[in-house]
Amino acid sequence: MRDALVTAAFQLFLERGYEQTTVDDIVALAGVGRRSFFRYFPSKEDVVFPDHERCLADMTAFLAASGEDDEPVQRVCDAARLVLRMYAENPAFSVQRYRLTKRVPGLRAYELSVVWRYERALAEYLRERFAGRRDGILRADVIAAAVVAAHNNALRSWLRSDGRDDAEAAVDHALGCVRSAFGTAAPQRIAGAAEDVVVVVARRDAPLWRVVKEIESQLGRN
Amino acid sequence: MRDALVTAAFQLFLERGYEQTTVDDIVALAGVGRRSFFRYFPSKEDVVFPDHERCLADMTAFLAASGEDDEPVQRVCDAARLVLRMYAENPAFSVQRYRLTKRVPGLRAYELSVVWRYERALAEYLRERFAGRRDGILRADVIAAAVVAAHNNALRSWLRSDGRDDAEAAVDHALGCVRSAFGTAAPQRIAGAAEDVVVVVARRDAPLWRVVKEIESQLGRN
DNA sequence: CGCCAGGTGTGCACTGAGTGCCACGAGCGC
DNA sequence: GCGCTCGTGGCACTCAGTGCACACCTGGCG
Repeated sequence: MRDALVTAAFQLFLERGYEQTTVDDIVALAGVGRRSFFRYFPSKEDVVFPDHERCLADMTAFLAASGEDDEPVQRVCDAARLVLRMYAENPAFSVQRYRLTKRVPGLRAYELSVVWRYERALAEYLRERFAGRRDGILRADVIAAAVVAAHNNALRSWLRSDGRDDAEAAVDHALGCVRSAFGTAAPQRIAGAAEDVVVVVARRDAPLWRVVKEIESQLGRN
Repeated sequence: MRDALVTAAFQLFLERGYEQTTVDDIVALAGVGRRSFFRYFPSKEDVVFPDHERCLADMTAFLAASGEDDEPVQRVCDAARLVLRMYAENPAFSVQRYRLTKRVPGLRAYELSVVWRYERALAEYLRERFAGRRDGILRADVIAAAVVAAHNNALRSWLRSDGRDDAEAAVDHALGCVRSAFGTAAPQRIAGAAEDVVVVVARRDAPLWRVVKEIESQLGRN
């Protein structure tokens, strides 16, 4: 029944547009009563995102199952990958939906509220893990937002490629950028840093003299 | 007329709730015709955010007026401060609205779409400034998201304090955290960095020997 | 003065989403 | 058979939002 409604809805959305399709049209095509539609989907928008509720529950469970020794930023990155995997399960459907949400402002707004719930789940997890740290709550919110933005950036470029690109690789790369900015290497130092600072990132196996020379030049002491 | 509608609307929203107030109630209290309400506000939600459209235009203009030599991250942080200033212009109103949006899911969703437009404005500006850089688009989106998250974090804690805290200081601090993670000092280095790295943040006026010693210990070479 | 043009406010009827309520029918235990 | 529940459908209702037409007012022009 749910599936029948989703199928009928997308068929109509694609052939005549979202706003030009009424709920009556959908239930007529699916051959069910109008009242049943709202039994399965609390609103017309929900039929466009039929699996996000489940995915959100999966993510919450995944984060709740974390151990104390997990690296938090790594963990939220893995959690974000769950969403990507849901999209990748059904590339054709995801691409269609992407084109739909891009065109219809109402659906964009609805998608934002869905994404916001993912972001809050990540942020809540990080807030607990960062409890007691200086600026723990702030860092949790910022990292959650950055992870979501990076994930969405990679996801959308994959969707624009009609599902041809390698989604996993793109997300790995995007999340790698975030992790290198917020990873465990330097959180205590970065928090609250003054403006007049120099940031140096060095490989642990780099020659020491090379690192020192780089720092000298960055500090303007040469 | 606009002001009369906003005043009447908030009076009713506060005394009986947003969803329990119909547009007919508002126009009856304001003493105007129902049709006029929708002339000034395209939807019922818009009356809750009467000044965001103007603020968004201000931000866009501010970013468009940037020079080539402005530091982009600094610039978007300053742009975000425009929003804070709008809230701070009317602390009592902002606090009331905050309590309203926190309770009503529909208003939260609407606020998200407003925030999203700010974020897109920042991201578009950064995309242009980062054009050609490696991962320029990705970095633009992530930084915009981080700036917005930091700003909102500070803004909300100010709103929760009923406007008593120092909003400017809180936002400065929050944005400082973001800038120290994404500032100009190390973007090329951080992008795509491997996991096995050490990040050192040093004040430009710190003694050189002190910095080198810190790095030695971080690299595990002592 | 008469007339006209444009903007602003209003009334009315209509569409369509979403809800509450009740009725019907199919399964199932007693 | 009789309850019973549960999934479903139908009906009427509220309310947001829109299109249309009309009234009013204001200012310019002959």
